[in-house]
Amino acid sequence: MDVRFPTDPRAARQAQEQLRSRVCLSPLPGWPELVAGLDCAFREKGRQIVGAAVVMDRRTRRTVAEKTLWLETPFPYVPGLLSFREGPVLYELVQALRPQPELLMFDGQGIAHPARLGIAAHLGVLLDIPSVGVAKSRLYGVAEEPGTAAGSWTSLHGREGELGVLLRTRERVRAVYVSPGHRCSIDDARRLVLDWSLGWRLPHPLHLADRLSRRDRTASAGVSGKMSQQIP
DNA sequence: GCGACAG
DNA sequence: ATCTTGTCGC
Ligand SMILES: [Mg+2]
Repeated sequence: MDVRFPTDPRAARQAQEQLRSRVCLSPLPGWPELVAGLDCAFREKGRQIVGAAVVMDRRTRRTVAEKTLWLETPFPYVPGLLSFREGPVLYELVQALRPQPELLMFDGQGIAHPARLGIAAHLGVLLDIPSVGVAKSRLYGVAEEPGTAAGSWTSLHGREGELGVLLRTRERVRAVYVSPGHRCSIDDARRLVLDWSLGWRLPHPLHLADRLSRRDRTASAGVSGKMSQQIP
């Protein structure tokens, strides 16, 4: 399939308007057995980007696949257009993943976005895989501060309605912004993230993808386009 | 016009 | 995101 990511802000915003109608918030088809965490890191003053994917099994809680991919950074960081910067490398990465995950977790917003198309919603639609966005800070929408207990949450909403939740994944950590990406409801997104929150502020697959991307940034003498994979 | 502003 | 050591608090 010929998926194109615009290289300029103008075209990017037009693409968002074109894609937003394809986002679906139906409940998850089933509780996902294989969940992937996706994140990125940079080097060379941001000129190169590395995407990292960690696939985990819900039953064993073990990592079943890891993969990284380097590319030339295609887009600058512009609030609201993050998916055009980190999306291209993560899109390629997910397509090359084996086994294919049943759900994708992104380090960023899902529909809690001015165009309802944060990176989780955008990539979820392009790949047609259920997805969830988990952001460490707010981009769009408002929410009250949740209680201090792990699992406490409050509703995140915009003028158009409910967008997600502000969730306290653990005690004594700052709450995270959870919103569905594609083919997932707000309730399922919250339950999914909490179910994978054990030990860290971010759900395990995302925590590991974050570590993997930064590790590769230093360790790899990676040439752009190089892909690596290990199966622990 | 003035702030806000995922990573 | 990245630049970067020690330091404050438990
Ligand atoms: Mg990140």
